[in-house]
Amino acid sequence: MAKHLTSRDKDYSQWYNDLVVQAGLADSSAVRGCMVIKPHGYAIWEAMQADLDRRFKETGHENAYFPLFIPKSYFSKEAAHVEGFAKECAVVTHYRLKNDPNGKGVIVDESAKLEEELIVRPTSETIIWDTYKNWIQSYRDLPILINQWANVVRWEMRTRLFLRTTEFLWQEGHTAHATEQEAIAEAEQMLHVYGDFAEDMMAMPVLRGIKSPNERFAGAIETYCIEALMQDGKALQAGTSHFLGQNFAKAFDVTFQDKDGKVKHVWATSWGVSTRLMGALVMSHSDDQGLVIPPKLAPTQIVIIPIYRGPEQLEAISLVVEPLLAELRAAGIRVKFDNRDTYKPGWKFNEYELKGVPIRIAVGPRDLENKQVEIARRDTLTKETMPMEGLIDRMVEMLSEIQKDLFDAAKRRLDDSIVKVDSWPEFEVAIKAGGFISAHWDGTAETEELIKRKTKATIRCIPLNNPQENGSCILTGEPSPERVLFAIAY
RNA sequence: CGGGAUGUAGCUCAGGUGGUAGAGUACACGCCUGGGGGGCGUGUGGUCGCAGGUUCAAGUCCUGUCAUCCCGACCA
Repeated sequence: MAKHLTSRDKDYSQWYNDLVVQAGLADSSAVRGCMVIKPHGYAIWEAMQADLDRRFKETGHENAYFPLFIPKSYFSKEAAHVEGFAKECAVVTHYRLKNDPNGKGVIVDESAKLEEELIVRPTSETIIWDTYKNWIQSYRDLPILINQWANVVRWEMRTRLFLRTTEFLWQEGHTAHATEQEAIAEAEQMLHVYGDFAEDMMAMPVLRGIKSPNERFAGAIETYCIEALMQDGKALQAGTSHFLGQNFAKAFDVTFQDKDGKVKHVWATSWGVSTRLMGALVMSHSDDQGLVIPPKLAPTQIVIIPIYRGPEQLEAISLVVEPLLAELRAAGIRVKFDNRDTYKPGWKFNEYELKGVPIRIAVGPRDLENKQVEIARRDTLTKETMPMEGLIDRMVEMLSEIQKDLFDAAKRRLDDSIVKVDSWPEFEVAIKAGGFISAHWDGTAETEELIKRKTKATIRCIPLNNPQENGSCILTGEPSPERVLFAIAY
């Protein structure tokens, strides 16, 4: 293991790459653009999954699973959807290999060409709507509220661990409703499920809003999103929820007979978050020492490290630590006693800091004498000694304190980053400084495109419940009814 | 797909005008150690990305090829 991370000041991007690998979250793999998610990274993802899954079920959704492969013809059915995804689809053309007659190895057996080529799903709308068609006849069959946990493939040109990989893990919800109103309510509800999850579990404050037409999901009428701010001042789209209108229902002919006897197309939503959240988590809280993981998602919340000389001292420490472990576990804390004799205390300190364990407890002979322990907080890198007496309650309290402090610090960063700007020269300066810029926009895709070309900034979202305020477009001076949020994004 | 860089030990890298493959770190073993990535010693570990070519001789020179990284265009 390398001893030093690149510091954030020196090269934020390199810091991120180093950290993801060194903290054991993920590695790049032998397959271009695809990553291996390692146990530490996967444990965090599982914690995210578990909580999200609970929230989905609490809002009435059920899990199901649809195929990895999608017939090519399905893709052409919804025009905007094809347009959006065609350029990044992996295509299966054959189903058999054979020994290479000219040498070693195997080659594609040309005689085993598929009648119809299969797309590896970049998202599942098409196969799902083709399936829903058969499930829906009456308004009594609605709503359909389904989620699936799956992997998808999007053939990206440039990839980065977690932030953009060719294959990634995600969940995709796909719902069908009898009315437009109900579908919109569903899309909005899921946006809030995502927002609450990000804030409660990841301690990552987000902005909730809708996308400009340019940034909308391919095939959606409206795309809702949560946007987060990374430490380097760049924005990151952390989750999206789409109101799909009747686009897919019409493309796949999904109809139902309503109470009034009329045959109607259903209304749809889809929504998803991916392993990209892992990247967001890393870039929200971590520092030059390594990861900082909010307690609610930390696979290990407290690590106990014995400091000893010889087996007798370890034995004495263990006698005190074992009951402590049991009590901490009984209090619902995920705790680990690292009594490996193969690593030294100093090495372990650094290791757990790198991995982001929220609290470290060190117990040595001095502590045994004084009936105390040394507590170190990962987020603040502070240490203090505490009496063993009342330790459990104090730990429970400290974990929630850390969770709150992480959120508060990130919230302050986000709030402080949002600046109102009313002139183009100011805009150019502000966007370089990072963060979100609140500015007027004339509402046209052309202007949005031009701003992007000039500054790399995009409209991240139009906030929900955005105050209406007459103004003039930052670039063109045309009238504008409200401010929108710009940023340079991942 | 354009522009740039790099492929040598698990990792980071050194190897002038061709001549028996190196260091640090990691790993294994031993002793000393132990409250912030310990010290000393002894070892293990390489088809020099791959394929050709030049040469008595190629990590080094030539051609091709593949891969990775960075910068652009595309994207969650």
